[in-house]
Formats: sequence, C-alpha cells, structure tokens
Amino acid sequence: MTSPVRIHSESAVLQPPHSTGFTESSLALLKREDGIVQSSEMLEHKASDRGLYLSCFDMLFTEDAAWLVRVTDAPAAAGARLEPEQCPVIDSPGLGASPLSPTLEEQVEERSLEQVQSLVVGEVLKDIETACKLLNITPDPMEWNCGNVQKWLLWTEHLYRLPQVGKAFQDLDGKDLCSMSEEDFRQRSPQCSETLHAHLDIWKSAAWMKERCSGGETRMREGEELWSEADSSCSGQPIHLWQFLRELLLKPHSYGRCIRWLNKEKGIFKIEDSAHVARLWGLRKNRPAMNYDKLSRSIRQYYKKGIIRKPDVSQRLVYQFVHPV
DNA sequence: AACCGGAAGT
DNA sequence: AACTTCCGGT
Repeated sequence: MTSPVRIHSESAVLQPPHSTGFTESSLALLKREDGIVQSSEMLEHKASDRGLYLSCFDMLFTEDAAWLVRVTDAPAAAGARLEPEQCPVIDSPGLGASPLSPTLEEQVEERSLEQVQSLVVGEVLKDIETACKLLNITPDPMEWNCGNVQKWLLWTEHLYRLPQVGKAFQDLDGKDLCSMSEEDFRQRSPQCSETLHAHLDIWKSAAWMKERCSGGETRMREGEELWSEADSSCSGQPIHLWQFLRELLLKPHSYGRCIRWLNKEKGIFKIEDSAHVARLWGLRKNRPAMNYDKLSRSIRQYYKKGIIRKPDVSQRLVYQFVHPV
C-alpha cells in the first residue's frame, strides 16, 4: 500500500548504499520552492547544478520531496502518525558505514540521480494507475465527479492514515478540488490540508505529464481512451471478488502485507490483514460497510461454485484457488 | 476473531 | 448471477 511512501522505500533500496543524492536533491528542490527545510549547506552542491529537471517532473519531485520530509520527520511530529511498516527502508540506507570507494561512489551517484528520477516518476504513475483501477476512477482529477472525489479522499486517507475528512469536501467535484489552494484546503481540513493538497498535486502533475506525453505520440484513436490499460479485469463487467483477490496477490509489493501467497503453485493464499482487505474490497465495490465478515461470506459462496475452497489443512484466514493459474 | 451456511435483499 | 447483509451456531 502507500504509494508515495513505498516509492521512496523502493528508490532507497535501489540506490547504492551511500548515495543519498536523491534525498538531498529532493530536499534541495523542496527548499528552493518551499520553505520547509531548514538544513541548508548540504543541499546546494548536488543536483541543483546539474540542470537535470525536465520541467514536467518538477512538481512531482517537489511533492515527493515533501513526502519524504514528512515521512522522515514523522516519528518526531506529533500530528502525523505514520506507522513504521509504511516506510521500512527510509531511514536505513546509506548514512552509516559505506564500503564503496569514492570514485565508484561518484560514478554511481551521477547516474543514480537520473535513474532514480525516472524510476520515481514511473513508480508514481504506476501507483496512480493501480489506485485508479482499485477505485474505478480516472487518473485526471479534473474529470472527477463528487463521488470520485470522495473515493479519492477515502483512498488518500487510508494511504496516509489520516482521519476521515470526506465530509468537509462533500460537495466538490474534481474541478473544484483542483482549483483549491492549500489555504482552501486548510479551511476545509486544518489537519490534513498539507497532505491532501500535496497528494492531489502529485495526481495533477501526473495527469498533466501523461496528457503531454500522449499528445506527442500515438493519438490514441478517437475514443479519448488516454488511460486505457488493457486492464485484466476491465471488460465492462463489475469485478468479481476472486479476480480482485488475484489482483492484490499479483502485487505483493503493494499488498503483501495484507494478503499473500502461501503456495502460489497450489493457489493457497493467506489474508494477513482481514480488515484491510475488506476495506479495499469495499472501496472497489463502493460498499463502505464492507467488512471481513461479509467478504468471507462471499468467499464461502465460492465453495459450492468451485472457485475457492479451504485448503486441505484448514487454517485461519487461509484459502485456496481451486484452479490456480 | 474466524468459520460456517441459511435466508433474504440488491 | 454475484454478491451483500444479517444471523445463529460452532
């Protein structure tokens, strides 16, 4: 779960151990455009002199950096209660002892900045796609109706463990939302304004980028189907529960903490966080009252249909696809 | 807290 | 048809 946070963890993992360039450049960007970061000296020398920012990535990076800072600060900040599982790697890479020789380190650093840059952007887009599938909304906030806005809010709240503030944005559609300044957000929700505004900006930027890029190449037919994803499940029909579970299982990086394979070949999987999976299912089906009791009832309906069953040795929260792929 | 399956509702 | 909701019992 947790798109942007996860992205950072991933980026951090993929970086060479001592390369903290990403963090620093992000902070530098943040400092340049925002006023949040206090520490200054270490920021100037990296990134800022390389002119490596494609303009359309700026926003993404800025907002990303904002997240990074927030995540990093989270333990100290009283308001934000981000759980450790959300950012497992953030604080661990580099910083400690690094066996890399300086020259190699430099070379690696040179490249990693650019690599990480495109990697992060790609991950952001990927995560937005995933969220859109899950929520059944379009990626472009400008196209959202009020219901879509509420879904997005619910999702974002869930992502960052924010209190529920949907009420405060009840009457807004996507256009309204997009035209709101951070101050407007603050008036609606003093506690979450920053987070929501920043996260929305990521989506706006992504939509803007996507539009720009797709404008350059294949015009995507007439259908305006800019975001069509050859979605495994999307054939107009509403998604089935078993398909949904498969989707989650397919993305262990995102959902491995709430559902995972015990034996992929045999189709045996375990629901590690029943409440969470139920919440996701409810989100997808627009069933706010969904819970594990009901979800599991639906799973049990599959018993007689021969789609899912209990494994031979029945275990709590463990099920098995009768026909593993 | 899960698991189960009947019954009724959407 | 495929759940969703509710429920009494294990």
